[in-house]
Amino acid sequence: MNYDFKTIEANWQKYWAENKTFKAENNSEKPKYYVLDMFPYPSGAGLHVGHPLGYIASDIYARYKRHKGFNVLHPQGYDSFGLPAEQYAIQTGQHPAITTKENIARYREQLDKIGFSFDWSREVRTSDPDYYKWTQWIFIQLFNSWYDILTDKARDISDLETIFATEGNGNIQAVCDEDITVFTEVDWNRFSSKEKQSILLKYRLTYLAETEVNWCPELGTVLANDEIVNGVSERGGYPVIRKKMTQWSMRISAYAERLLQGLETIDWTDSLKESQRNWIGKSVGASVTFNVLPLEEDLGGDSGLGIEVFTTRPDTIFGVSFMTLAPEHELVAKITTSAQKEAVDAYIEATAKRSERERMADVKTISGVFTGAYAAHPFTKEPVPIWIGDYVLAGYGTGAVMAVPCGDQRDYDFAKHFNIEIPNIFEGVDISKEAFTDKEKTVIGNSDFLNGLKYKKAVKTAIYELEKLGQGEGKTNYRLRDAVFSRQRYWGEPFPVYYIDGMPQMIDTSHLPLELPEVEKYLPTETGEPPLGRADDWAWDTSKNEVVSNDLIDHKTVFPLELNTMPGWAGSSFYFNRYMDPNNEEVFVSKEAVDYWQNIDLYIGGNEHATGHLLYARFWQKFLFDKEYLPVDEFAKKLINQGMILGTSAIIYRISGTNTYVSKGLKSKYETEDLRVDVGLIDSSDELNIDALREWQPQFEKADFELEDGKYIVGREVEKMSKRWFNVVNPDEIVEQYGADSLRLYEMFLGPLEQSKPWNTAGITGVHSFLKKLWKLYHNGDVFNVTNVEPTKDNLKTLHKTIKKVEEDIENFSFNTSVSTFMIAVNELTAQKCTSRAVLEPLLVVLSPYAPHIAEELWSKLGHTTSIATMTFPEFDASHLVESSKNYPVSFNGKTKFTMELPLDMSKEDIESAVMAHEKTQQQLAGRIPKKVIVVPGRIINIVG
RNA sequence: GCUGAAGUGGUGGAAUUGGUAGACACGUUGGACUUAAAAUCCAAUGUCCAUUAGGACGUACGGGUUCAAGUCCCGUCUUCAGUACCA
Repeated sequence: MNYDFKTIEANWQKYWAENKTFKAENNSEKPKYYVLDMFPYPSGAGLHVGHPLGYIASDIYARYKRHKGFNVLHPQGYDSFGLPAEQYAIQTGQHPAITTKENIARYREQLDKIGFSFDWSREVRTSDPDYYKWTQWIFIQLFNSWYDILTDKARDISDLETIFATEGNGNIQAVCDEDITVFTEVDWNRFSSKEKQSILLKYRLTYLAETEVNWCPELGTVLANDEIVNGVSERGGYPVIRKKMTQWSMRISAYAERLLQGLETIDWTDSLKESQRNWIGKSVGASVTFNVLPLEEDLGGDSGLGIEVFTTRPDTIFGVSFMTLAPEHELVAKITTSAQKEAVDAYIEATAKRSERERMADVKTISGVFTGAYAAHPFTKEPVPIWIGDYVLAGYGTGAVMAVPCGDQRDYDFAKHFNIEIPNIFEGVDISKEAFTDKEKTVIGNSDFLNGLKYKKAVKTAIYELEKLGQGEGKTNYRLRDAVFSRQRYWGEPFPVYYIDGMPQMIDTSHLPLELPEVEKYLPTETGEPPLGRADDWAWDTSKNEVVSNDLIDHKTVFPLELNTMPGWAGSSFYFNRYMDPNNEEVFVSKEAVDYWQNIDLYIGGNEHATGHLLYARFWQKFLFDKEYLPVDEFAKKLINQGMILGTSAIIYRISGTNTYVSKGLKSKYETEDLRVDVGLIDSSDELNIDALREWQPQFEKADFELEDGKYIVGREVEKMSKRWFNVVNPDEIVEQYGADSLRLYEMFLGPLEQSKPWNTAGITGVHSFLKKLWKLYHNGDVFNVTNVEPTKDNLKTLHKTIKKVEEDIENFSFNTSVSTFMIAVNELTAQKCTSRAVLEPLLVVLSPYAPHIAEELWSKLGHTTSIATMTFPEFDASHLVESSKNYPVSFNGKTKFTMELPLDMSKEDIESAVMAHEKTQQQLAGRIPKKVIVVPGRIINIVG
């Protein structure tokens, strides 16, 4: 009987599903272990062989942990809100919910064929109202919270109202909008309801504000910073411009420091942590206020205006010879002199015209204009000229810098370009060529009270003196911006928000979910409103607490609902908690469930989410921790980024202007264009099947081909798997031809998990024939052939070598080398003619995480009636590997000449005399007397002659 | 520029963390079986010299430490990924 993987795999997949083999219980005597994959967006294209890579790795680990006695939670679901379904809806009119449902069905079918041990009873879908009810619920919690700097956590907004009513906001230290004015409790109690709401909104963790956003006209929506790559949209590559809009934002900046500190406590890769650190962008320094001198002549007085700058080098304050403001800075208009006004306005206009992208691309051109105004140096009181320049970014720090040309290269270049003086405030340093930026070697000079001080001491002293003057203080600045949370799209979570008199009101949580309304078209309205503006029934009746027709809005209890929807990352920022308790209707996760499961022990996914999903999810986790819904403030203890599996595209070469295609080796003779063709048309030796190509696309039907050696050889290019390159390999085809176990083993065998690597279907025959060999070893013709004979020493050595290696490999996530270990084991056992049950049983348990179907099949043939998945991983017994002797290399003058076998327990002296007496040693020495014999115990023998 | 990762046969990749480099697999070549193909099995396969025995060289490049270096140290080059007028 041959290895009939199709029947075997279908049977066992059915068995697992029917017996709920992998259903996890929320209570168990066993220790818990939570293994999670980043859930997929179910796209219309289905899975390609790259997608399951991480799932297979996590599945192996989950199955292994079950063998090791853990209660394993290994769920799966779908991140099912998203742009592609909406764009498909715009084109075809088909409701995105239908598209999404179909795509999910297709994904599920593909996933099921690979034999994953997911607990599907816990599946979640972010577009399911029962799920997004909780997304909306968390949004409301954020709305009802503010960030208290003193206790360093989120608190109820009602606490804040109490404080305002009893003492005003003078003593509050909160993360809030910068334009907050101070008021007393008397003021507060006098404010109208609308004024109060407007003030509270500036403190809330999610707030409505007019912000400059990244507007993508092609997509008709705003984008978050992490959705923009190189100045164009991540999806589609469309241009992005800056635009002011009223939007919901998330006050993630409140958590900047904790998000940074938390990285120390989690086992994520260094590169990923580094990405997050860069994104948070902490820099420590000082804020300094420069008082603007009155316009025009009289330099003695004070204009009443102050320019606040942020600097990481307050120690260099005596080196300031000018200041630079971003062209967008709000003070520019106020301080510019009439003489300079024309030049300044022209400059501002010119910079505004340049897109963000142009500005980024062009970093070498130095440009700027003098405003005509001066500010007083805080210590010397000398006038400092104020310039504007586009090398200063409005979005970072205060949008203004104190320029120290001797200590900063950009300031230096600017000063050189405009002939501004460059005072030197460093001891023993030449600054005639470039700025001096080495903090460690800094010794300050020419700087009054800072003279002779080194960097650290000088920074402290400068800040101390600034504070004394009341013109500055130590300050930490973060690059992390609040995240814009509104999207002008249909296929996303609706905000549970309606508006009374322009002020946002939350729908009571008992009336969630607020479900998406039906619309005729999924495009923005003619007046530029988001697609929800097309809904007829999109108003909230506060007396009935339900959605009603827009026509009723004039009634006293009916108000318009929010038209925006939430961004893609909303639903994915807490789904890992929802899996713990997916059907709970009272709360997004019960206390009991989350106290038991805590957080993810192992999270596997791509690193494209480094500064998106993985940062936002940490933010929500910390917020929900503050509100005491969760017991831990990091959601994933360990994270692994699996590499991408790349496609190998096939390229044919068309002679320009003709319909003739020339084989790769001959293309240099012609002017050619590259065309990608379906990889299915190519055989393993890169030869093109011309007949199949003619049928593939009509343009090739009448094409001519210039062959080499009678063959058409294609070019190869390794690139991302994508439909448009025709290089997609479908896992279904692989499973059909070789089986799921072969696919699983091969995906692991391709190389280290974290590395990107190209797919090459030809290589799968190696692992496939391993499975066939394994099958053959225990079958004699049609008869299952296992004996009860005692295993030999060699059998046990092979077995225990395998147990040890595979166990180590899984713990270290080097799944690729385990596959080799299995192959070696089967080859050895075949050579040993070992059919012993005592060897096969433990071997199958070791193999089962990798190739579960064949393991189950052989396991049941051994007479077992329970699944192998419940078996305990075999104990490694080192005694089977101990050898009594070992081959030692013997070297002469450092060069290895031969090896000799010696017992392991021999003493140094005995080894020495045995080596000296050895025949080959005698030959090598040929009568000479060696100077020295070096014996490193257990290692090597070196004879120095 | 900065940060992170990495350079090993024709290819993917191993190497017990300083101890016989190239495991395992693909590919290639030769052979067996077959009318033939597929499948399967066997053998060879880092480079060079040698009929053989055997020898020399060899982990991007140049140095160094060590009895011993793919692995550690110094310098150089290259590739990939992320990020950037961040004050």
